[in-house]
Amino acid sequence: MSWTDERIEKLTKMWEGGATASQIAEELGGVSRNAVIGKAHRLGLKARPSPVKANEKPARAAAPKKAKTAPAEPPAAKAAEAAPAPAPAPARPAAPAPAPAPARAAAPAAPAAADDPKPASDKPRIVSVGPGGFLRQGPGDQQAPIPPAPPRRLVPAKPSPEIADKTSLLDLNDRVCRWPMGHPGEPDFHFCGEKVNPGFPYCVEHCGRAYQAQLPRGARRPPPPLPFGGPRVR
DNA sequence: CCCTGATTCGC
DNA sequence: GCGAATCAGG
Repeated sequence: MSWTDERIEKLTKMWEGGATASQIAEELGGVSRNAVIGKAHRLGLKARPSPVKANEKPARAAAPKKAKTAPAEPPAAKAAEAAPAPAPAPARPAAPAPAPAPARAAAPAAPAAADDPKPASDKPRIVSVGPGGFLRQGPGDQQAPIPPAPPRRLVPAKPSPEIADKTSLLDLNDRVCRWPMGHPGEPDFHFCGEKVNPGFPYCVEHCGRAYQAQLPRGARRPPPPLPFGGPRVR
């Protein structure tokens, strides 16, 4: 796959919209997560809360990497160039937060917004945890511009718009929900595609459909005979 | 383990 | 320019 203008545009929008590299890669198809990250950096759009970047080290924070073909330079050279380095190190560049749109939201009762000069690390706060581990956010924490462009016109995409963005048989892997949506043979048949509930072939929601609680002994119906041909559809 | 993004470096 | 391999933090 090559980086066409369309693909680059999609990458850019999704990246800026906060989608993860994996999501972008999956959406684009034909590219790996690494490819997306590499491309994103080459495009110059980076800066994103990185799990590994929190640390503030002046230089190669570690991992000089192995020089496969050539042995690493002698440390002496490093020392030499390191010494004269002034390294101004101003206390705080004051990095003004990107300050996303003023958020027209009047945000009444915005909790704890008053006294804390450092309001949240721009990461949505978790308010509670739902069954299966999905995370609920506070109403005020919704990042509005995540998928900023549903009003898409012009749909020259090869797959029919009906099944665009749907998880097809080829998209199935160990990480996405295999719950069928619709019926095979139908034009828009696809799979759920949500992230699976770890350890199951389905997402949390569809695990609920697939694995139902047993009724008490007395209330149980005698199991219907399963002659042959496998389980029938519901 | 899973996930994340960052970086390097051979191609 | 590209992206696999690798690293490192959560």
